[in-house]
Amino acid sequence: MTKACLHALFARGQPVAFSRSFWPLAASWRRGETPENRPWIGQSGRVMHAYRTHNCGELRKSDVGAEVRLSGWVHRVRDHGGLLFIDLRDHYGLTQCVIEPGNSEFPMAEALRAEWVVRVDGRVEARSGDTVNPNLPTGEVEVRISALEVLSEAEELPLPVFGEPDYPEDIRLKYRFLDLRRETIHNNIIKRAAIIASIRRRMIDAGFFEFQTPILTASSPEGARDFLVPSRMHPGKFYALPQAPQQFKQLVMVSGFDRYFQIAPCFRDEDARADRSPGEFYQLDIEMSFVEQEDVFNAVEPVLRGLFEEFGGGKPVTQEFPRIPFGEAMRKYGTDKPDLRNPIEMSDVSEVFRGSGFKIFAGLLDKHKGGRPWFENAEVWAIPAKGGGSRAFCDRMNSWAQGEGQPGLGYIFFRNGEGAGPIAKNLGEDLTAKLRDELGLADGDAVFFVAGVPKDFADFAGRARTKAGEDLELLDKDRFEFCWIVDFPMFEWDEERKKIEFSHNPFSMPQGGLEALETKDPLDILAWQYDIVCNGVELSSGAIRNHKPEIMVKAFEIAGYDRSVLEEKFGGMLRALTYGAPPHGGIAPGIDRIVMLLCGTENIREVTMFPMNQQAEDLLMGAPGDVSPEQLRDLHIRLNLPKS
RNA sequence: GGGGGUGUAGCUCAGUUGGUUAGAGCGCUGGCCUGUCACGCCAGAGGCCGCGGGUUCGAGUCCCGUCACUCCCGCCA
Repeated sequence: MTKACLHALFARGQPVAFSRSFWPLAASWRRGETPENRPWIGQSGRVMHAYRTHNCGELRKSDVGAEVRLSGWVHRVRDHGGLLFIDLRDHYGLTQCVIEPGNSEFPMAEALRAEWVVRVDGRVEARSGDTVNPNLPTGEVEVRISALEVLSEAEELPLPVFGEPDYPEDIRLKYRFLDLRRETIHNNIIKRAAIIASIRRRMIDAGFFEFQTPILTASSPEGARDFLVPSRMHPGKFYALPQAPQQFKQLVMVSGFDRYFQIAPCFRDEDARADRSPGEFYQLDIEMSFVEQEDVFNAVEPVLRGLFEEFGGGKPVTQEFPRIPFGEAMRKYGTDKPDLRNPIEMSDVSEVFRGSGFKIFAGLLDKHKGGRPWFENAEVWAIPAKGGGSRAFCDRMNSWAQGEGQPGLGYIFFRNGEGAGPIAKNLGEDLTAKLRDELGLADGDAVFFVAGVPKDFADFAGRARTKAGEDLELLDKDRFEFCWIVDFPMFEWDEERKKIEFSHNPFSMPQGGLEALETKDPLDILAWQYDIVCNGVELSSGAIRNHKPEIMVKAFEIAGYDRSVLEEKFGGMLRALTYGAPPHGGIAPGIDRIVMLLCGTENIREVTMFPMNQQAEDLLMGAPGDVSPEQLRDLHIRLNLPKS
């Protein structure tokens, strides 16, 4: 790319790709660099910058003959005795520099070690045909070193930057600044930044305003454990870090701002998982006024679809997110976060088995009947597995099920035009054929069965579906399959405390409003509550909120909370609803999980710059740490540590 | 709080049935090498086998305990 060409691109305001492969993402997203803030480019009698005239991903054949200055890290040294190569690396790329023994700087070049920071001056030279490196954007040229300055030395590395093997987490975290120089995670972090920038752009373009909400706020009685911050001015009282800006965003709507979003930090003092940082994470927090569920869907769906099309590496993205009621999701997929890349759908085949010759299932169906479907009545579900029609596969599934603590996994597999296996034998030819036809199966396929009361086996059935789909390689991994899960129940039975509880957010609006609360069985009431699921990952949860105080009072009453509790715990929210609250609703997609899906990683630490370890310790900064007695005295705190 | 996995050189790992002086690759140190790009070749240094206890003539290896990291369950409105 010539300088004239660069100028032309800058003038049109286009981003310029300086390099394409070493830090490909970093380079292609580079923006805003203009000739004005790079005064040494393209001018005669050029000003020589203290550190660089070009970055390490920038030089091309068209630069041959130029005297340039580069600064960066020594990525790799190849010493041939009579000839020495230095791969110089920075954020933008890699440039090969070369020096020969006659040069007065050669002794210094020989002393260089990996990750030293150096400045190199030299002339850009073309590489001869057979020495061109087609794997590097700068591979047609090299810099013939004329001067060399060590800007910073590095001790022997606890963690090499060159190469991409796995390293222990504790070392990676303790030396995160080295880890972050490595190509894959460096690109992930840059991609995260670009994703967040794109989200902001899309939200602002759609008419949303980004507002900040407090970090020091009040402890919330619902949900997770709070992080507490002691108050110096109010002895014995505590702030809490927000678990989410839930109440604030509703207050923003009551305050008349109409459309809010925020890349919001959320704090929850709960244990970590691979996909869940301990302590803190980010949500794309969204709230809108004068909307119904459909309006929220219409606002959010294009943002996510666009985002995944922009950053998903060309993998197909669901064009219209299907809406699946919670109850249907549980029956078809055994989970409220189905991976729709798995084509297997389960179905209720109880009627085939009722009174049949397969006495185990027939007996179960006979024993548990006449009660509440799902909670009390027995059913038999079929999990059709195309291509699973071998005894070996069916036995493998069966022993897997036993490993899951199940008695086993019944099956029929089809071959030579008939069903095989013990169930088929007992069921008889006609019913087996009926099953095969109803489920659309043929020779070479299998079907697995789970039986009992659905509320007890649905989760296991779902895992069996996942296992069958993955083992038979029925999933197309190279796509993003989205769906909405809708119509969640408003309440659920809390088996431990033997009482009715909110099943999601207590601020959600029940479908049917006050009338439903007053007339229906609470466990039958649905909420305007929804999730977005992508490839089996729950990306976000949202709701149309309850904006009427009398409905809120009634809903809390059903969950066993007196009006006084509501007033004590959510006084501010309740007060806000009594002075003209607009109907409103929103959602809060998890940023970290979106980035994980788009980076194709299972571990959240691969998309987080400075994560804590599983014990919620920051090994680089040493958090949590001790504080001085003076600090504690200021806060009116005396430690009462556990013994041992 | 509970369960699983891992822990041997700076790093990644091997180490057989309990048996002599614990090995390899990368890195490091020194030497050789003018076209490499995971450069190559030669030599060398480097070990509390996580820690503590036990069994045994003998433990990296078996047993018990403990610590660290990690994955999962609980938890995460």
